[in-house]
Amino acid sequence: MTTIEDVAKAAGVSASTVSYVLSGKRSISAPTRKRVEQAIADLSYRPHAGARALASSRTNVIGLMVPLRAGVDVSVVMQFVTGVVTHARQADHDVLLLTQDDAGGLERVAAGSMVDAIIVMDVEADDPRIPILRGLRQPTVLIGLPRDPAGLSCVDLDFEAAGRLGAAHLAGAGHREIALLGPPPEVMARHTSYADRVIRGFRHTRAERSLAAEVEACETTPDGARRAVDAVLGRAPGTTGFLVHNERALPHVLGRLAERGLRVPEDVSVVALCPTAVAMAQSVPLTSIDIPGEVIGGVAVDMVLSRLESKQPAESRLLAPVLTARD
Amino acid sequence: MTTIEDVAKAAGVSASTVSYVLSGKRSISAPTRKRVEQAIADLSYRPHAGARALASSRTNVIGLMVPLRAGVDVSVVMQFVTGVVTHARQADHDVLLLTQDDAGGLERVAAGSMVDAIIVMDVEADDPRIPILRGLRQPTVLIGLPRDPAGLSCVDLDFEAAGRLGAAHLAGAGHREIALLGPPPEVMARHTSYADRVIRGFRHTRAERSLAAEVEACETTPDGARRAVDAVLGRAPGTTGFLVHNERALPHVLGRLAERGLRVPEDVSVVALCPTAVAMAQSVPLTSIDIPGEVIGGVAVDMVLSRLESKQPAESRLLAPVLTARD
DNA sequence: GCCATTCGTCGAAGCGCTTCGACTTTGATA
DNA sequence: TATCAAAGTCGAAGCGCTTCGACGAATGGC
Repeated sequence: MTTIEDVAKAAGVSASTVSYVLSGKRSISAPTRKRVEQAIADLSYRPHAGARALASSRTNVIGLMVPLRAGVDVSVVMQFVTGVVTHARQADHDVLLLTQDDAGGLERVAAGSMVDAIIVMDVEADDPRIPILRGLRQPTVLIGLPRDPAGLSCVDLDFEAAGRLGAAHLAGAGHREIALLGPPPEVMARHTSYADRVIRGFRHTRAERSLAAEVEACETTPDGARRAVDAVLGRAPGTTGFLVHNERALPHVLGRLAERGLRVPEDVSVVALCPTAVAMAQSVPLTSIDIPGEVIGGVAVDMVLSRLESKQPAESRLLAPVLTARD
Repeated sequence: MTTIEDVAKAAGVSASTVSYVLSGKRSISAPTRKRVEQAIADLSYRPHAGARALASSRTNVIGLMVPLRAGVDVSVVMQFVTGVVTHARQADHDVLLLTQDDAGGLERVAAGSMVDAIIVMDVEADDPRIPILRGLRQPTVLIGLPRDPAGLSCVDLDFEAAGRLGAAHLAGAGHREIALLGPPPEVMARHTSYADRVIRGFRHTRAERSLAAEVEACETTPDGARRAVDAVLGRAPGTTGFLVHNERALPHVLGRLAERGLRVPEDVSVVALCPTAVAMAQSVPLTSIDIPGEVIGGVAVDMVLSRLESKQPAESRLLAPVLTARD
């Protein structure tokens, strides 16, 4: 292993000088810097991450807690992850992967100084991890919005606005009876923050515009989608507008509607709340409200790093939803 | 931050004794051990990962390079990741996430001693990362099979056998004209290891049983699936058996077949090569050859860690494919 | 009853890096 | 020309942990 000492020797300077060349924290004359950089290149030197972390109390690693669990749409998750990783790399950080069911992982990596900061996805309204996060010395950003975000930074799509937007779009297109097909029952039961918020927004617009509007959970299987569609049309046969917040059930919902002789967009309108790519890949390109996973992931990184730099107070950011008409 | 010294003081022993309690590398009397453990609990002490890495040259972190790129089935990827992470945690290791397009990442985390070992997914036949991997001092496991695996450990489903198995199953069901619908063109063009191997196996059985058999890449969009199905049936109208190795195109392939008036399983047979859950979630539960992502990910961890422990030589493991009949 | 082991513990060295004075040199200012 | 500040570099002190060698005490064999 080549060490900073080897580099120093090769460049004819002291180790601290090499360190300052690397960090730029003190000015170094041009010729010296050149020699050091040359030596670094020649020896293909890489600072030892552990030694660096020990001496500087900075690891340049961000912990990311990802839901690898039932009912979560993997492609949405992947988008978030992609956004986080690419942004983190741009800021010269790496990403340590934690899983949702490894609750102790937060404490472990934080107290063990493995990470400088933590990003948590898929937050529930009263998430049990929140007290833990409050106790850590590392800054934290939640993707999602807990009931009480005090002291914690949060970022997410404004799902409540998305619920309103979806309902309003359907109402604006003349539909008086509409329905929200949501995530699978287990996600709803957890009170996953985004699920609840969409419903709230949807109901808000229902009241405001005095629409008839059903809300139904929806499993991701063909059968589950069938049941959900049938349930809604059983209770409210006149339903002609659907807001579907369930990426994986989407094709099956469309399939069931077709089976029942309902054509999209002639007989019923469907608005999808999902990544644009998913809406485009359906049998009919659907009008959709995008879930911009990569963007949100990137923002989360920016927020958490800026909090690291400058001890800024926690803040919440909700991204405005954007609806793109397609059918 | 509480340090090992604090613990030592609280327990009335020296720091080294605490270290030995933690690592078990020397025998410690029961009473002393109890006192130390009590002190650790009281102070909720966590060893500093960086310090530990520096002193022991072990990070207890595994690097995992994941494809976050076009054409890869996210749910399959997620399964691998889940397998790797859960297995790693069981062995008291964490996982650092690297992305495919961050080729320098391998060198960076390895030379910087951020990881003890590396697992690489989605390997191509002549993967440009392979020379890099050979140069690292950390053990490596590839998920996938490069053309020349010498010196590198590999693990994967035996996709060649899966190609044979799929073709043989269709032939056994009486189909004389069959087709393989593969991954998207960009994946085929990369010569991603699994894509090539399925084709090889498929062609092998075609020759062996003198079947008529088409091979066609398939995009994951509805349109792409339509084109692929039409292309096959254009060239070989008598085709009655399909092996589909493309999870995301699967629903659209079925859709297109239905559009053309071909019923599954009455008129044509479809065998899917994908995770079981995906095959079950189609409009008709499909006969399938499972891609056991979690298992493979777990095996990869076992292999890489056992190589860490005991400097064993590299080995390759191919898991036998299992076909489950459904329609 | 003596020597050789084994057991349990400690002290100290060192892992590779950052960072804080402090020192020397140079250039500008009065 | 004398004085001071700034620029550039170095040495040394840690950061918190592991691990090696050493040492006293307890154990066993003869």
